[in-house]
Amino acid sequence: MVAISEPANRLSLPERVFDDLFERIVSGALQPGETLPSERQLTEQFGVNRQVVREAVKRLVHVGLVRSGQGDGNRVLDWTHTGTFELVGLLAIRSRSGRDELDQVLARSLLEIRRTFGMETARMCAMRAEPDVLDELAELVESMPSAGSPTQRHATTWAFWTLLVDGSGNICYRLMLNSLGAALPKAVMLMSHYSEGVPADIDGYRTLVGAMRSGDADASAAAAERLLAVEATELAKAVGMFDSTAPELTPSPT
Amino acid sequence: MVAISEPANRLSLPERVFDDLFERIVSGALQPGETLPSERQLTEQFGVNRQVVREAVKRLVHVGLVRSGQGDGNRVLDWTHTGTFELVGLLAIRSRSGRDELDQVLARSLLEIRRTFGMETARMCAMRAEPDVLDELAELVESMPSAGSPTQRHATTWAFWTLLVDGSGNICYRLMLNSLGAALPKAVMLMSHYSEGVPADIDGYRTLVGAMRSGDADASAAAAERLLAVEATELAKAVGMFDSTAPELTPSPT
DNA sequence: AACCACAAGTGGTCAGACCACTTTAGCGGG
DNA sequence: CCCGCTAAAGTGGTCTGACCACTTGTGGTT
Repeated sequence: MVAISEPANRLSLPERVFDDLFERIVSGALQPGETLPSERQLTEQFGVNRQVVREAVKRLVHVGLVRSGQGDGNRVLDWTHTGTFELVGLLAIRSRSGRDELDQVLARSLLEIRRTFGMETARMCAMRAEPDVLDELAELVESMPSAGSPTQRHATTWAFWTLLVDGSGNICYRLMLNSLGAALPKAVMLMSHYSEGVPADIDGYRTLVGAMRSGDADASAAAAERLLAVEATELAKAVGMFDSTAPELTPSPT
Repeated sequence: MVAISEPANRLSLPERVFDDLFERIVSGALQPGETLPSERQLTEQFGVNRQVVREAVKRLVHVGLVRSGQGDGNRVLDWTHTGTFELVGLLAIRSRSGRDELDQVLARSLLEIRRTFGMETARMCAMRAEPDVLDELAELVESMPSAGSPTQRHATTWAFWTLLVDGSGNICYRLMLNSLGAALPKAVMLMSHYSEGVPADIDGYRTLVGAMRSGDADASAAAAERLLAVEATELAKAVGMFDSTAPELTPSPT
């Protein structure tokens, strides 16, 4: 019995098994407390080797969806309580019924994080960044107009924020960014045609760099916020996130 | 040849192999671009089965320290560029030369993140949290005085912040917290005797809950900041983080 | 009724083999 | 001599089947 689709997927076998089990869990088909089918059973269900199954299950364990105990089985956990940050990328863009979809709640959370995150890194960057980093940032901004495709433009802005985060001197932020970046390729493909007509706010970026260069932390944070707020609302509009039930975040205490 | 210490470790074989390779990489013994010893060689070096080695290597891949290519070997990456957020916990407390040590740079970054995210989650919690969540938070605060051991006290404050983050309605923050919590047991053991004489700032927690209950976002954020700033400086003093070379964060724009 | 020993089922580890792919060394023709 | 192709070696990826360590539940014994 071969439960895994055969078409020439680029995914490795463990990845396919992982994706399947992952979907079963986050969709609720497998409830917290339940045990996964035994590894031997999964071996049959998927038509793969046990080592492959084990690798997939181990991954589930590492992202906090499953806890495995010798003698006992592999028990499903409530990922709300135990899931790791890696899940953000995995949950934000899931392939439900064969089609990649953007999870609205996750996307909203992400935009919020992006806002505070951007403000704070800009603030720290203003205080700590080396001059040459700021020069590089300025160069990146000036190269934005020449970006042709949406993909290219996205790559440039991503490089900008990556560099800015580096300049902030806080390694934790960088690792966060890396984790999110892992899910980026899918996100870009999903959003690229949305942001088709949305030009980058180059002036916004310019003022941000200027504020950081002058070492003004508060101004930098404010500039970053303005920038991200604009992008966020435009993105939200483009994707169609009108149904936010929770109250909006106040613009800023400034 | 058995390169792994034999004493009755509770760690599984893959975990031990992972720890060893992890240390080799982050210590710089294995430089980015280099290839790990082949899996067959590692099998011999560690005196374990290849499946065990593969599991350890796969973990390295998933946390962004290694990239494996079929035909090519397992190449070490620059984790600064590719490392995931899981690394925060792994890097913050490493066992260098057999003894667990707190990485000062990481700890400092963590305290910074804790400040901004604490503020922001408090702000959001003030706007979104259900009344019963706030009730629970209040109860937790009132239970703080009865906490005996430092471990117990830590558990209570952790529960408090976990609940607060839940109340903020942003799942990403919760997942971040979960990821950090994974490294907590070691951190608690390491810090418990430091925080022996540091009583919890119960009044600070009370005012925070009060601010959130009244729905005042800015006041909540300010209360959270005061709380975290105090704890941070005390913790930093206790651990001996005097050598921060980078400039301090400004207290607040308020 | 309480207790203990055993059997069944689970994850953890082991051994050795073959497959798919990349790299490289060597051979052959230009 | 150089270029291009080919074959060999080495790598990670997958497979098979077995045994070990542990938990759980069942059965019988006291």
